[in-house]
Amino acid sequence: MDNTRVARVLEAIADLLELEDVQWKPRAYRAAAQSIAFMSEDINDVYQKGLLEDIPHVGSSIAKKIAELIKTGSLRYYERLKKKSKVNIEELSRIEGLGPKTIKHLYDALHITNLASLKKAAEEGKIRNLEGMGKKREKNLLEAIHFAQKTKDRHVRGHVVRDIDALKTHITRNPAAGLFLIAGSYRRYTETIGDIDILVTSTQPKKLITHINAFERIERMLAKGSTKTSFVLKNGLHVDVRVVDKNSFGSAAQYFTGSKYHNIALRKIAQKKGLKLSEYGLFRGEKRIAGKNEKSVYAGLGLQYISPELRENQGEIELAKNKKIPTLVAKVHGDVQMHTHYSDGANSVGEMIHACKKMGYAYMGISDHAGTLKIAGAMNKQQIAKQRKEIDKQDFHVLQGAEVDIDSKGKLTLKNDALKDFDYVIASIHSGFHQTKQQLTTRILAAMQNEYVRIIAHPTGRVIGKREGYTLDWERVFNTSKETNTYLEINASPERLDLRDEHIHAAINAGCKLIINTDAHNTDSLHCMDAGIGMARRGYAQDKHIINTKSYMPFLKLLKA
DNA sequence: GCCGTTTTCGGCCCGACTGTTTTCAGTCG
Ligand SMILES: Nc1nc2c(ncn2[C@H]2C[C@H](O)[C@@H](COP(=O)(O)OP(=O)(O)OP(=O)(O)O)O2)c(=O)[nH]1
Ligand SMILES: [Mg+2]
Ligand SMILES: [Mg+2]
Ligand SMILES: [Zn+2]
Repeated sequence: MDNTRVARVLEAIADLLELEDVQWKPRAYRAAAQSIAFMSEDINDVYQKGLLEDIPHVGSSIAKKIAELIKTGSLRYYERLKKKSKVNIEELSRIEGLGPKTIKHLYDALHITNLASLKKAAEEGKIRNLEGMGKKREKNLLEAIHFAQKTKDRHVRGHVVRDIDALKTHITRNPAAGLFLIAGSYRRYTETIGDIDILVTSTQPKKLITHINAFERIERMLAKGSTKTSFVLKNGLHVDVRVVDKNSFGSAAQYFTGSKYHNIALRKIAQKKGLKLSEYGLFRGEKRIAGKNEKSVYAGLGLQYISPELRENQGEIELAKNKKIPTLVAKVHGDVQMHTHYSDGANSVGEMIHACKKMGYAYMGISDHAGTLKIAGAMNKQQIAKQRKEIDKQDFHVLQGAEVDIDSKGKLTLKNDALKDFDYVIASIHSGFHQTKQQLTTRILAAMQNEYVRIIAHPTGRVIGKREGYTLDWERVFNTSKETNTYLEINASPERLDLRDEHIHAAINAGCKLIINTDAHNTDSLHCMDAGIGMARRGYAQDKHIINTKSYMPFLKLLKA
């Protein structure tokens, strides 16, 4: 019973109660579910320690239910509710514009319980006759059912860069467009995003929105008004655009960046101070006392500024009250995991060096695959020597590293007498993901014990949306990392982002130092460093925790330590 | 159902857009 499963049950209870028209309880269950889904502690540990009621929005009643769920694997209260209702709420509420009230109405009037029966009723024209419904409503439902089947729910953050560029170019081309900001979860650097949220300022919002809605990649409109417009692009990506006056830019940015629960928490603070916070500003009565920029909004609430990456209502507001938010890592001076023609990279050594110089780095490291034939294009002895010569004649701090596979027994696939010729060795797991936590941990520890291994790449092996990362015995991993001065990597490539935020947070709390690398297989991918830094910031990492924030000599000293 | 140095009872974020209404409920961000 992990956090996700507990949260799902609480969410499902909220859905069922909502359908029964129960007041307020659904909100309570949802808030508790939210806390549990996002907290970094394991719910089982919290239960063992008897601290369930310390979780925000978990009181005695919900705590009892969680305890039962953990102890017995099921929950009688939930089963009872489920038995009473025949409606597949999860399926139906995925339909755009279909919420609890309508679902209940449809069930009461037409016994609609799932997508199939909804579709049938709509096609037979039965829905238009219901009270409060009409022809348009029925048509919209049919359309929403049609599109629900083909739209993806979330996108890997790094995969929408081109769409964002195109949207920005289109929107800012219009003279009515002022300040432009990508807000929402994208700005918070979450690994996946549900949609793209864009904030633009304008003195002529209607004119600007007309222009925005003429974007050629739009497939269909979802809503349009005088302050916002929403649509779906031909590739299935949802876009929400909000237009406000520039005097509200800060408060609108705060609102539209979220997260939702962070917003609600801030608005409660405002209430307590006798103020009101909305996207239009922070108000005392009719008077706007902040809103032009985000800093003024936080200051007006008596809070230290909170970076977007931390705005998840996971303790950051409490820290900000006490001015305890640290200065987060913002920039690195080098990148030492990347691949070239020597293994499976798409660019030459020279091209990668040129690109790293353009990134503004002071140093870099090339880490082509070496040591095993299992990974495509691993270098042999001659190639390693040839690459060394090529690297050594450069007028730039270029290190020669290697990425070496850890085999299923924990042995490196290259011998020490070959490893010793590299400036540093990166070890990583590319197979045997299904071993036990113990076995996987042992493999990682064994690699860290090797004197030439300086970095463990993508430590959990996850591939976002495709493969869950494996779990490790983190305490032992962190301890060995410290003992051997082996750095755990924050791999910045879009599908990995591994270590992820909660592991980063745990690692730095344990006293580990980390390194952010892109694992670029071409020059373009070097730019995903930004996302790696974003993930590090989500994990509260500061400069002192990230070794490649150092200039060359101190970095080298740490790498060789 | 949860929560609280102005409350242990009575609140629970605040606003835009849509479709169906002749004044607003539902859904969404
Ligand atoms: N105050 C308030 N703000 C909300 C609410 N729902 C959404 N927002 C704000 C905060 C969100 O970050 C922002 C954009 O909404 P989205 O639904 O796109 O969520 P977000 O981008 O955070 O996550 P996503 O990856 O899109 O699922 O709008 C709400 O119920 N109340
Ligand atoms: Mg969003
Ligand atoms: Mg959105
Ligand atoms: Zn590779």
